[in-house]
Amino acid sequence: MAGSVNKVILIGNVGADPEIRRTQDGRPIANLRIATSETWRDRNSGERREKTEWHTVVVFNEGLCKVVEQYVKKGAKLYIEGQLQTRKWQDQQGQDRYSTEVVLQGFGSTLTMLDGRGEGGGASSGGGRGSSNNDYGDDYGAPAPSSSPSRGGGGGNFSRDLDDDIPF
Amino acid sequence: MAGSVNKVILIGNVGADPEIRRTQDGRPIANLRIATSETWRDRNSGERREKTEWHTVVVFNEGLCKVVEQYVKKGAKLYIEGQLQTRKWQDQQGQDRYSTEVVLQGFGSTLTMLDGRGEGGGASSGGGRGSSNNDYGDDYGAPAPSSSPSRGGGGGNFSRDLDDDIPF
Amino acid sequence: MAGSVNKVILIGNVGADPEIRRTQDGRPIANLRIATSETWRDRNSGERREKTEWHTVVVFNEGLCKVVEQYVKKGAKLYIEGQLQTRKWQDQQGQDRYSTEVVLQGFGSTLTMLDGRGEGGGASSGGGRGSSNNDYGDDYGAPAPSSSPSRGGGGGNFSRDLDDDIPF
Amino acid sequence: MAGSVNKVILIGNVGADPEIRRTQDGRPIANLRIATSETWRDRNSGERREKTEWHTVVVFNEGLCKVVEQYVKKGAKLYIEGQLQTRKWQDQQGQDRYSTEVVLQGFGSTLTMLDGRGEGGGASSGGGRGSSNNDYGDDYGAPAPSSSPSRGGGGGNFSRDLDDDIPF
DNA sequence: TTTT
DNA sequence: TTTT
Repeated sequence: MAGSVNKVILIGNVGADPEIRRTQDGRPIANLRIATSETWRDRNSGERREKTEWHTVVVFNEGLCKVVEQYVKKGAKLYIEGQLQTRKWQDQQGQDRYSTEVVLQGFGSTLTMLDGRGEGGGASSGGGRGSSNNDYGDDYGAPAPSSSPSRGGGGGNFSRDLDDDIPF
Repeated sequence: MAGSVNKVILIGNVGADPEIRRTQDGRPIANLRIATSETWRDRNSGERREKTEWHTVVVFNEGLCKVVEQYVKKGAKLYIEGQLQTRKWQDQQGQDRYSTEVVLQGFGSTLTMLDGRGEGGGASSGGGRGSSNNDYGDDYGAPAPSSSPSRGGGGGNFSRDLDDDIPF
Repeated sequence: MAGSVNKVILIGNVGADPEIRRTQDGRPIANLRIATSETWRDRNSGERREKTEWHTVVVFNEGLCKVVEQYVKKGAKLYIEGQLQTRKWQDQQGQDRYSTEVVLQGFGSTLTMLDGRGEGGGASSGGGRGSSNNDYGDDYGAPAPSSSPSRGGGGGNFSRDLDDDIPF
Repeated sequence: MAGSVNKVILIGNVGADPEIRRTQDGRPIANLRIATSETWRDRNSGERREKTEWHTVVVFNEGLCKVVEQYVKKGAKLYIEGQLQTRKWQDQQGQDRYSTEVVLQGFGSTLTMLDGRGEGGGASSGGGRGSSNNDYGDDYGAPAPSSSPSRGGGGGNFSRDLDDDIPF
């Protein structure tokens, strides 16, 4: 279906140190639990109330997984941009069950640390090596030129070069 | 600054057929004008009112430019995801002027056609070849199911080369 | 927790005519199923492939429910902005089950029709009466120009009453 | 135009203490300068590079202005959700000039503090009194019930009450 | 300059 | 169960 968008944006805190698993062929997958919450004052009692929502975030991306592994700890505040995905599985009784997760996998998925812990700063799944919308990974060799778009693991440049002289 | 986000999401109609320019080294740049509008009923008179906002969108990405060139015409309804950028220029009197544009260049930038015209359907700046948030590039493997996540390798160029001098 | 964000943005098609239920005290709740999908060309076979994701959207808002009731039909293309919520329930075996839904309830929730069917055009949960991000409620004054900002007064109910017991 | 969206999401730091002006009839308007930036490592030199983008944010909303006035200081990290607006003005030579700003005014506009300074936590422009997606203002009396949607300055409840018994 |  |  052309013309569809599936985007989740979360800012919240990580509930526990992330789990990093590996697939059989060695690729990492990180699982995070992120809490968002809303607070308000009760209309009648005047008491402060809060509701917390927990989100399961699954990171299928080597670069982002590295950032998660190195920098994301319990309590970290993150900005997450991913997609909603519901997967079907079977419980021990053989019944169909569904789990909905926020998946960071494709283009446009991003994970940024908002509390300054770690040096990673941010990362997106664009390059497979922790390149970021905001902060290219330290192991980021070079943005891919337009003319060589698909080097394995290539990243990209995200903004015009300030030092270029670009009259327009 | 780690931990920053600069994102613009627009759904609107294209005001005129796009202009496609080329840099000296041949890379395309597309310019679009997109209208968004709000309507409301006047509180006093009860009349229906409307306010239209016009946005300048600049596409620095070969893949997205191809989509624009082939499919985007005056009147098309688009979903756009880009970044805010303000550039400084000088008018004929030599005075500093500033123009703010929605730039589709970096990671996470997307352009999707919402009215079914053209076959392009959608595209994002991830792959430099019209690959899409919704339409993976030709050399891009399948999206990973939850149980077999995508290889990290798929990168791509996202835009202009940081090191180039690009007069246009 | 101050400083959290929980936002889902979807553009997709409605899979079936919406169901509208009512709470005991008469407030409507609309349920929608919305499909988003991604297409790509298989890296090896070159075949076009597609993956569709289905989302359950729950509208707790009188104004938005009216729009849904009047205008949203099977096949409609919608822009949805809401929140992720997971609720716990018990199956017939008494086991805990969880369902994650995109809830349109609070501030910032929006539903806009993208295919021009119906006159409703758009709506947000801001005003409780089908007012919109793009379409101010009837008792809502004009959007303020930059030089004459809007009165602060315009509020509204955004959803279900916190203090109510709402079985449904 | 039905079906349009105009949304800007920024996470960045405030460049200077905000300016709060007042209209002739006493309503506040806050002006903020917010920096977002991207960093990357230069492909050739390997040097770390950074590009900062400055955004002008204008808050037309009493509740949000109060939050800005009380809590937002130079250096604060904010999450902002607003709209792009370009306004026309004339310079001293009588020439037309245009300025594009991120305006927080209508439903869906939000401002949330991300660095924990201040108690305000967050605020959105929904209620005119600093109600928030995440953190209702302290002077927030009560969420508006669905049955009285438009009390002056009324806000809303943003989530289901945790303590309600809501089987569904 | 779009669209409804 | 949608859509292209």
